Amino acid sequence: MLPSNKITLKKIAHDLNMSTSTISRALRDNHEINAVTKERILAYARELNFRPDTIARTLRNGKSKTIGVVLSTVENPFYSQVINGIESAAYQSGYNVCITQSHESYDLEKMQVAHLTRNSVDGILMSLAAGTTDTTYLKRIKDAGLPIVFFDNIDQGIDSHKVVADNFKGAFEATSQLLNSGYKNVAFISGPANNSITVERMAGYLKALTQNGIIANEATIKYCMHDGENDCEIENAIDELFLLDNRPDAIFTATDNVSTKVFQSIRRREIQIPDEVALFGFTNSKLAELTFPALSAVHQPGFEMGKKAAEMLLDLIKNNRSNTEYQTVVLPVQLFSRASSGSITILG
Amino acid sequence: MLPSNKITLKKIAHDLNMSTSTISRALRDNHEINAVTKERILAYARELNFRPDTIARTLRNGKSKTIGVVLSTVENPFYSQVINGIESAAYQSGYNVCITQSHESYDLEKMQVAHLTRNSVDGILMSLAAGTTDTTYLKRIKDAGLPIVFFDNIDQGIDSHKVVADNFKGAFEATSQLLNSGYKNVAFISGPANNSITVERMAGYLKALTQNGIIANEATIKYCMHDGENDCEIENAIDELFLLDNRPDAIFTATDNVSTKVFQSIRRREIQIPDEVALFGFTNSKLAELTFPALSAVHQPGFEMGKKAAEMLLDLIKNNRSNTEYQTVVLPVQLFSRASSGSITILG
DNA sequence: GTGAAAGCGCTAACAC
DNA sequence: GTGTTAGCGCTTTCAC
Repeated sequence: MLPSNKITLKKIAHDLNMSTSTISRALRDNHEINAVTKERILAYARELNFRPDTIARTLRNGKSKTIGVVLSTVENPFYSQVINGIESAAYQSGYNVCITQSHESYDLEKMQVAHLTRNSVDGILMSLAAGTTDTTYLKRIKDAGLPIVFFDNIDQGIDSHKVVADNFKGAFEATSQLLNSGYKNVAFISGPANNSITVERMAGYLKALTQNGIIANEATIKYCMHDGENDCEIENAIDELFLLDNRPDAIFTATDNVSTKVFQSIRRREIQIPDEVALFGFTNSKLAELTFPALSAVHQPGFEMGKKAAEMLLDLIKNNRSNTEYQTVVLPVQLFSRASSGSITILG
Repeated sequence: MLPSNKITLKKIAHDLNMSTSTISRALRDNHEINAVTKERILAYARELNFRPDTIARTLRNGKSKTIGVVLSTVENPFYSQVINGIESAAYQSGYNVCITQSHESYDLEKMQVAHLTRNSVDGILMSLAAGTTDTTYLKRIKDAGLPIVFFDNIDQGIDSHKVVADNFKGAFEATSQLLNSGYKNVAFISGPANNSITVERMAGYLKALTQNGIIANEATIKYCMHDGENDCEIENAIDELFLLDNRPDAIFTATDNVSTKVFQSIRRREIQIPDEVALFGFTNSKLAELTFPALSAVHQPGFEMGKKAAEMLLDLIKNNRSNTEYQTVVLPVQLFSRASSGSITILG
């Protein structure tokens, strides 16, 4: 017997007086092997609790059975729900998941993608960082043959599978509800101007205004280039809105992070919600219904988005499709109208 | 020139008419190499945008420069903060981070650890799943030479570095505040009975009772074996508490998940907080101050815990210490006394 | 049905 | 200072 500190095919082969290729065949359910031999090998491998080395296998096969995920931050409850969806689909297919964060930074995002590719992931799921405008580096990687599926904050320039929420409808309905409740001057605070998410939600917002015979006012539209993570983005936006002659009586906040931050800030300023200003946002936080006042929000199907995106990626990986018709899946959102937008709170 | 679809040392060596070892040396800043040759190689490598294959390097070196993390779920804000701390320390040392979730299940946890070891991580950071009681499998892995640092929910049985919050003090102070506010009958709801976290927080709770001349009542102590994630754990616990002859007038909830869930349930039942029952919990959610009523809570230093644990792990990895004196670091917690425990809410 | 041998991309003795 | 060689653990021709 060879020393037992590291169990390898070689050791098993030596102990059993066979060749490594036979052992390899037995363990991978290869058909060209004697049933008795196979049983003997499997029994011994089980006894030693042998687990084939993934790294060696990856190097040899060129496939790691791992998919990489790049998103802004797991601290955002929406994304942590997405992760659970991704895992559920991946594990079912015997794939591993490696989660990385871009913290809304282009440089970090690029670094994470580089890490993932160098670690031979079989495909990448990603939601772009707020700070990302140039995606040529992704296009290059995709063209080199690595499947990429985009979700949430997607890139319009790259042709690939995409999964998004119905951002337009969510924003349209939320804004419409504010207007229907009697608010006249609905402001808009969102993430970066160029993001797909912002663009779509903005369109929904504008449509609702138009449909109510309101002409959009540039001054009541605010963007946060760092999705509200930068020092004074939120504070400045609110300050500016409240200094307007025609001060807004409602705000539609278009991202999860911006929604919580704006809510926090307004509460800190001891401005009455919804009497002085009504709020309707986007959030997946389970605490939204427990805040004071309960926060009206558009809820995105996080789990489903992750699951669907992972399924599409796995399909690309397994079937090695290069010239597929790529599709964009749009998932429905749910509206929760609560006290912060002037509605009556109904818990549960 | 060799075909350019895959850039390897071999290709560079061929193109430059050198040996792969020379290329390897140049790229790894080896000293035994001619400065001019080195520059030529680096220039060409840069031109091709060459990135050495991590998998091959890992197989060869036996080190992946990656640390694995196992925790219950990133959906818990405390853990997502821990992750950010881990990343900050790891990136600084040029290490990658691979995050996995156990969802409080022993089997999943074991599977994740197996995945990580087979993928040759250089060390593991872990907080035990609620469902884990037998840690012999971890002991085996650690004894085989893989460094493991425990954080948050730790294992008393394995000798290794550990990082925890001051659970005893947090629980003691929280319970004391409830008692000082005039509540007479403070109940306790926590995660699984055997968890290190529960044990310590329970001890703090009991100490506070004793110090106030109160004898603990078994009937007002509830455990949730799945940390509140299982169907009716929370509902049953609350039902039982409220059916007692001597109904509690306050509840100390001892984990992040249990705290939010209990709060949610009490609000749904339309029981007045704190008038009918006061609440004091453990949570890292940033929305705690915005709930109604604002939720009194013990806040753990998530970022610091992750950072410290990662630093200790990296120290074990880099210095290859096998016979170190292992230490347990206890980090201070912060108390936020708010309206749910009968205090006045102060925002900000 | 089984074994021998080559090689995935890289590093590290060891020669020269 | 540079090249040759072996080998990390695995899979896969290709013989037999």
